[in-house]
Amino acid sequence: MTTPAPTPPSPDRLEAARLEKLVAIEQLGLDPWGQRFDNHQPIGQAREVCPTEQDVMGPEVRIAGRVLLRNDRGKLKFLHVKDWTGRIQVMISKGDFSEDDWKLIELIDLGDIIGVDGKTRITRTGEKTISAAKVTFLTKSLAQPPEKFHGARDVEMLLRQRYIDLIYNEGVLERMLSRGKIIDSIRSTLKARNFVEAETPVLHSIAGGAAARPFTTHHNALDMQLYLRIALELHLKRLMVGGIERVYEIGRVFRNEGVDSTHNPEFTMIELYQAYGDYESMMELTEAIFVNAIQVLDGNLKRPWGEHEVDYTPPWPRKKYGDLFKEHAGCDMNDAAAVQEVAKKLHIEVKGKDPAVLVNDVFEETVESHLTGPVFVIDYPSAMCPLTKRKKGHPEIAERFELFIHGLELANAYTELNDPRLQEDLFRTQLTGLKEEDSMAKMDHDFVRALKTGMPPAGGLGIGIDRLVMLLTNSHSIRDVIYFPLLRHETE
RNA sequence: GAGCGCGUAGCUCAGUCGGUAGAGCAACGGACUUUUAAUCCGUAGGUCCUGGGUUCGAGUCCCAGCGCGCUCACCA
Repeated sequence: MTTPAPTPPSPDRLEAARLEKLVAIEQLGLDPWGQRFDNHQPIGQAREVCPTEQDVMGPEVRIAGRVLLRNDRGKLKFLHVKDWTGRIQVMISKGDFSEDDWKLIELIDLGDIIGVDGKTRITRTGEKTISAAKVTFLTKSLAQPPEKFHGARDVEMLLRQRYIDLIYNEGVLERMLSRGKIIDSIRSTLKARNFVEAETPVLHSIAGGAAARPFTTHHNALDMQLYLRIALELHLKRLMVGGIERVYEIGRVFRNEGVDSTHNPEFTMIELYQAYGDYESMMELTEAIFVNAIQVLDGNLKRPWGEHEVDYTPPWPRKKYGDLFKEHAGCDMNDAAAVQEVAKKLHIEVKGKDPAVLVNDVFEETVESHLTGPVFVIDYPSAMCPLTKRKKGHPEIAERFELFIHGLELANAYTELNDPRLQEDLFRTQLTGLKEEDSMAKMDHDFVRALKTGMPPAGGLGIGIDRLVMLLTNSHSIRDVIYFPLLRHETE
C-alpha cells in the first residue's frame, strides 16, 4: 500500500495522474508516444469480418485507435476503441498476458491511442469484440476526455477544440468526411467533362467579381495595398481568354461581413467556366454536380432538410424572375410606380434608390421565402448584373440564374458577358442607392484589356460549397460543415 | 450593430427567499474473468467568467466588461 501523494491543485491534478502513468510506461521500456504500426486494418472492416454467432472465433485482426470507454472488471477488461471508420469493443483477459504486458494494460487511460491484435468474436451480449492477444501502446493522452455518456456539449469548446467534437460527438467526423466526399465528387464530375483545375491569386489589387466588403492587407516589399479575393471570377475568365476552354477552381474566398448560421468570413466556392456554353448548359451541369454528389453519399435524391424534404430529382423547375415578381409582389417589375407602392407597403426605404435596386429589394422581401426549391430563378433584370450577357433582343434581361433551396442561395450562373466595350461601360455605371462596396461594378482595366483579346462565348457557374454540404448533410449551421469557423480571440 | 439568454469541479449539470458549494461521470485507493453509461466501498477535487457596487453577509441582487448562443439587422 502506498500513501497517495498530496493532490495538486486542479486542473493539473488530472494531468499529473496521466504523467505518472506516462513515466510508468517508460519504465516498462516502452515509448509512450508510440512508433510506426504497420498492417492494421480499419475498424469498420474488422467489424465486417466478425462472426455473427457466439462461440465462433473469427479471423485475426489488427486495429489501432483511441480508447473511448472502459469497463474494468479486474482480471477482465473491456475497452471501446474508435478509429475513423468505426468503433469496436476489445476484451482483455489477464490469463492471456505476461506480467509486464498486464502492467501496461492497467496503465491505459481513456483517450489513449492503442493498437490491438486479436481474434474477432461476439460476446454473450451480442457485441462485436476483439479478443486481445497483444496490446501495443501508441500514444498517451494527457488531457481529460469529456463525460462518457453526455459527451461534450459546450459549443464554444467544440468550435475552439474541434478535435474534441470530432472524437467524442456522434456524427461529426462522418459529416466532415462527407464534405470531402462531396468535393471529390465535384472534381470527378468535372474531370469527366474535360474541365481542368486552376489556381488563381488570392491576393488581388481590385476585389472584383462579386459585391462584398473585402479584407485588406499590405505587401511590404512592394508597398502595395492588396485585398483578399471575394470571388474567383475575373482571373478564371482571363484563363478562358488564354484558351483554357473548360476551367474551374475550388477555393477559399473572403468577405468582410457579418457572421451567422449561413455566413462565415472565409468560405469555399467553386467557380467554373465552359467556353461555347451558356447559362442553360450551366443548369444541366448544376443538376449533374448535385446528383453525382448525392450518389457518393447515400444516393437518396429525396433528402431531409429539418422538417422538410427536398427532392433533387432533375430536371429542376426554371422560373423567370419577372414572373415570380408578378406572382408574389403583385405587380409588373417594369412598372416603377407600382413597384414603389409595393415597396412602401413593405416598409422598404424608397428614397434615392434606382428602380432596379428597388425591384431587387422587393424581390428579396416577397419572393425568396417562397423558393423552397430546388428551383432555378432565371432571367434577372440586367441592371444588377454587370458581368452577364444580355438576352438577345432583350437588353433589359440578363442571362443569369440563381439556384434556391429553402431560402438558401446555392448557386449563381451567367451566360458570360464577353463584349469588352459593354463591360467597360457597365463597370462605370454605378446605380444610385447602391454603395460602391455593395456593387459588382468595380472598374478593372486589366480585365477589360483581357476581354479585348477575345473571350469565347461561355457559361459560368459558382456554387457555395459550404452551403451545398449543409444541404446534403442536413446541417443547419455553416459552422457544422467548416472545421474551424471564425471565433473571437479567446481570453486568457 | 440591437434585443434576449447562458457562463458553477476536467466533463454533463443542480444550486429554493441573499446565509458561506452539490450530484453523476472522469480522477485517485480498494473488490470483481462476459461488461454495455458495469457495479460496490472509500478519497480527493471550486478564481461560482472578470472587475466594481449594494449588503452584517453575494454563485444568487445591481452596474460595466469579456466570451458563447439565439433572434433581428447587415451580407443581392
